[in-house]
Amino acid sequence: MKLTSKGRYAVMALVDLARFDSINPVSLRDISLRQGISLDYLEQIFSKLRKKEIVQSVRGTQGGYVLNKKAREIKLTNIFDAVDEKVKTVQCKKESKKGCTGKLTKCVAHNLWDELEKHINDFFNEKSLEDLVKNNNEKRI
Amino acid sequence: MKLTSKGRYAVMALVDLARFDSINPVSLRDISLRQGISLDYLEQIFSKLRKKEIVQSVRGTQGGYVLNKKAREIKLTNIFDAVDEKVKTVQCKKESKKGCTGKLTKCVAHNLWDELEKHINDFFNEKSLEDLVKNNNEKRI
DNA sequence: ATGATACTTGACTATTTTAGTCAGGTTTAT
DNA sequence: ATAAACCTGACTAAAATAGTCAAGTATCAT
Ligand code: FES
Ligand code: FES
Repeated sequence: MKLTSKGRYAVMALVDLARFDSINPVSLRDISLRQGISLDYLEQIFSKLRKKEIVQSVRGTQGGYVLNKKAREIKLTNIFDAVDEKVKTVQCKKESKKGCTGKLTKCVAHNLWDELEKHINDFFNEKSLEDLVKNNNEKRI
Repeated sequence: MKLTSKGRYAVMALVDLARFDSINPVSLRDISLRQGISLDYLEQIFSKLRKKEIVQSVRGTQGGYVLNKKAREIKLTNIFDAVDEKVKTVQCKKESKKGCTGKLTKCVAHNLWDELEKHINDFFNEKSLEDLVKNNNEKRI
């Protein structure tokens, strides 16, 4: 049960962006350097974030990305959703996967997995980008 | 962020075991048939559960496995721990992993990952095997 | 105008992890 | 004795991850 780099990078990059985008757009190159994330990979990630309207792009020299919503309105859920970092506790989408009784009956632990999934998603629904930036600034003072 | 089959199987198998072990040891073959899990894979899993003293083995004909503790005392944490289903929200064990600033400083989202990890582990610490069996029986009545 | 900066897109690939399989044992009730 | 069942370690196919690479297009500063 682990968080992938894609999800972690997306959050790191957005925290970085939220801290610096007040005046000018922030270039991925800067984020790449500050956060130590591959530029090419960041481009993939931001392409997704843009499609889900979490960020806006500004092309050309001095261009970069800007948040498309208030940091308070961007929840962790939105970020993870945009980059396909889904929480999956079950594996029974395709019919007759091993260990999954299919769609008609549920396996003996099924309720548990549903609860767990909800428990984790609750966390993601609560936290906003604003919370993260604040939390991070506090720690640095 | 997903749960692996190994973790899911371990829980399913133990729920099955907890429901049937009152009289005789339960053979992996039976669990395999009832839960639709590969016998060979179950053997790997139970080998780990035995090493962590969650189950006890009875060899020979009519043998099988029995719980080694009260169902109430077996927490989800113990099960996942035994089969190496760890919750990992960070990736910064080896020094200078990309995106991880190493051991000295923490990345901008680090507190969040720690919180998330705790949040998930809290869930695992609460739930006991007894809870699962009860929950499952209720649903079947 | 023109170069540099930076976004855009899609395909490609190496590595790691997962989810098993397989082969060959050992123990013990009957 | 023999079959049921545990036990062990090695092996492997498939999937997911974490990128890289190549070839653009748009815009600004000068
Ligand atoms: S996880 Fe698939 S049936 Fe329960
Ligand atoms: S996740 Fe590695 S430094 Fe924060």
